[in-house]
Amino acid sequence: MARKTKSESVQTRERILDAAEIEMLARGVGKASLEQIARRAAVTRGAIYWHFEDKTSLLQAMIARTKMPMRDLRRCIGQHIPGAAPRELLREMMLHAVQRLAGDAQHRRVCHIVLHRCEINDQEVTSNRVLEAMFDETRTALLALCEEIADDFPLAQGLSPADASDMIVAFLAGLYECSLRHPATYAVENNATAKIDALLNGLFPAPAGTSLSAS
Amino acid sequence: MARKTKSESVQTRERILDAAEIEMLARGVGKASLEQIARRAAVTRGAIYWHFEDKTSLLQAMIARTKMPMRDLRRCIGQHIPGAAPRELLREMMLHAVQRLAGDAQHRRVCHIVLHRCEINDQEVTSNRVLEAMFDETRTALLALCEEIADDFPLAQGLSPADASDMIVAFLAGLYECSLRHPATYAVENNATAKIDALLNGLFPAPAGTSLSAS
DNA sequence: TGATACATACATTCGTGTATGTATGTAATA
DNA sequence: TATTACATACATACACGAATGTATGTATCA
Repeated sequence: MARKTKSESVQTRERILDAAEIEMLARGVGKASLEQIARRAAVTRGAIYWHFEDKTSLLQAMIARTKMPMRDLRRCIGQHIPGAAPRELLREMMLHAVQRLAGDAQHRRVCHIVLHRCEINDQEVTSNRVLEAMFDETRTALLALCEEIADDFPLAQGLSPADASDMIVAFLAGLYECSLRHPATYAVENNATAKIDALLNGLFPAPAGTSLSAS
Repeated sequence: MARKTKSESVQTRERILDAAEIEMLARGVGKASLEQIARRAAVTRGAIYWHFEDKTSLLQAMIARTKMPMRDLRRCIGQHIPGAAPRELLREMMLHAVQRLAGDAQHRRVCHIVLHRCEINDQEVTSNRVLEAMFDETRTALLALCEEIADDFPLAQGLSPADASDMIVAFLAGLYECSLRHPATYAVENNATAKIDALLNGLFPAPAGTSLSAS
């Protein structure tokens, strides 16, 4: 009805973003109308157009509110376990990604929207840029790690460090796919450490008799 | 402008489906208008509404035209290599999936549309059903194979056959993700056999000194 | 000659964007 | 301290295009 105080308007903005998450998740970005988002946030479209330029920038803001997977993960983990060997670092990163995917509901929602509720127009877009950047960052970070690991451990026969990091990228991408698309039947966090260790042992096979998974 | 012969009308139908593939891939299912699809197929919307009920059934027909990944793969491979050990069968299936993903352009287009150019409305839908069925079939087939393999080979420490098949599902799903989303930088077929062997060796580690990858 | 394989034309819906109205918070002024 | 003036935070109303679905026309095949 009228002018609100600053903190109230911030709350309104947040409510709009929350509502956008829910509506876009349920109906898809394209079919979720601003009217429905507004109604869920208990405002009118006027409020949305006050806080955001259009639907695209609303989506952008929604994405920006959550940290995307693997972003800054290496630095975080590195600070958390200073001096850790690269193989341990990689293991921790993967474990961390799985845990966040399993536990953080908002992260799940936003990733689900960006990955599966958003028709991408090759040239256009927001979420496409986000995905590209995410993919590239993840890949270069993992490649660097794999190269470091390869200094200490032999790679599986016929694999280059790039191959190894590509496999890890695919595995993680697949975990997101399966866990988000089929949450009822596919539980990522099930036995996560054993799975990750199995993959890493396949990529960097331990010399006979050595056990790395129990480190 | 007028009545065509039966075979001509079949050709028209195919042209419409081809056009739909291209337009939906480029703009997304939602933003690809029937007008644009018609124009690309050199017909009018009237022709589309003659052959299909609406856009949804057009999409359905498009999907039905192509074989989806992993479908019937076990039977095919089984016939191809009769009496093959389950581990070899699994290897062949994965290899086959990668090759099709790398080589079959129409398969790539349709999968790309279903996976990434289609906003899914949880209840609704066509492509969602297709995906669910695909996922379930793939999972049960792979689980059965992994259980058979586990009779012959020890599983990695702490892994159940279900864990192993879940990892394979995730890996394959991730390959589709990466290869379709980032075709310019991510080449699935690169070193495919070495990658698959590395994963399988991680899941079913060979006793020390044994080399399975060279079988 | 009737059914087929479309083209054409029209009505209707839906969502967006924008322009405008309006009541309140807030800072400056006196 | 009360008042003024302006910016803020929305709500309301309208204009517009785009896409869908349907009804109807029409030429040709069988």
